[in-house]
Amino acid sequence: MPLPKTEMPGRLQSHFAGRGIRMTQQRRAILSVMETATKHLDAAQLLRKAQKIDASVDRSTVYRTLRLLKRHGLIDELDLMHINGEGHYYERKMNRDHIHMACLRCGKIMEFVSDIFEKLKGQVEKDCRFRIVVSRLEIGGYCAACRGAEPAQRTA
Amino acid sequence: MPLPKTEMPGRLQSHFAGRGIRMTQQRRAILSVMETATKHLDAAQLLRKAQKIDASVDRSTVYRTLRLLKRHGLIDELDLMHINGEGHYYERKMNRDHIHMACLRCGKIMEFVSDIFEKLKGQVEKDCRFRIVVSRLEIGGYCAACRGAEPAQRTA
DNA sequence: ATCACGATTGCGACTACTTGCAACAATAGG
DNA sequence: CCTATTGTTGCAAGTAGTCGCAATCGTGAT
Repeated sequence: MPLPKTEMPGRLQSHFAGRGIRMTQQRRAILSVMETATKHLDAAQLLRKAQKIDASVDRSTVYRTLRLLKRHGLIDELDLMHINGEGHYYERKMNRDHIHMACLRCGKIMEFVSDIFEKLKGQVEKDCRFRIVVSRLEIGGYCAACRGAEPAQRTA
Repeated sequence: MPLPKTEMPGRLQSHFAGRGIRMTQQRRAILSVMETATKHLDAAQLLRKAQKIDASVDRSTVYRTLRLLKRHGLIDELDLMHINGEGHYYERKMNRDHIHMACLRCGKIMEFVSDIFEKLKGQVEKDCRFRIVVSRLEIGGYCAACRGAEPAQRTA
């Protein structure tokens, strides 16, 4: 027996109810891709995967939905220090925020969770009376394996 | 008596000597704009100002120079949480890194300096054996004046 | 089940940024 | 000062992301 299409809300989908945010075919497709993704996706990949579920999904709907999710603090947007061009990557927000580190030489991406980061956010909320919805800390530099060799990258 | 054009190096310009990085007309123009800027500039503004000094400066040279400066840790790139579209802003790296906070409702940008941030970077360098060149912490949320009113922004 | 309202969509045109390439120019060496 | 080397540039075409608008579709009330 096929499930009605409002089933399987997932965290992202259930967040929308009761805020005047409508659940459309297209959003359902996009959200379910986000919810099942296991790695950082860029907008083009997300579009392709969503179109496999609902072929009518348009590029601009993907971008609009991403903006919506960002503003509600449900996903994080990363640019990984623009190591591979200008694109952005997206990931579902997990319980614990993590820092992203990108090696400027080998391109490796590392993640790191830190209590000090949580403490820092607490300080901002308190000292600046600022209510944090999204935060992102990205670091570029040289990983343990690439230190010493340093530049080695094209200069232009 | 007019100064020879290699004069007035500024911090940015002097950094380049002896690393195989050439000091061209165009770079001189771009760097001097960066060095004298007093606020966050976007790439288009930087291009316009640089062209007033050297009309031959091309858009792509501006972007290439910005990438170069980023990779050497001499400037910071901000997107201010993409509050005003997709553009990026640039600022000369100062002694002390600062956090940028963007209000999702009124668009105000605030800056904040924190010892805890310095401590966090120290932790990353030590625990991850990662040599930091650039780091950027941007926070989106609601400023003191806009808390309570919260969403109020277009949902789409 | 139907309706009305307004949120959401696809489209096409637009802005932001990047890249490959042939021409050019900054530097080191003679 | 001249030359060779090689980093750098402008151009034009490409990719990433945005926006205004008319048409469409969810949703809550009937």
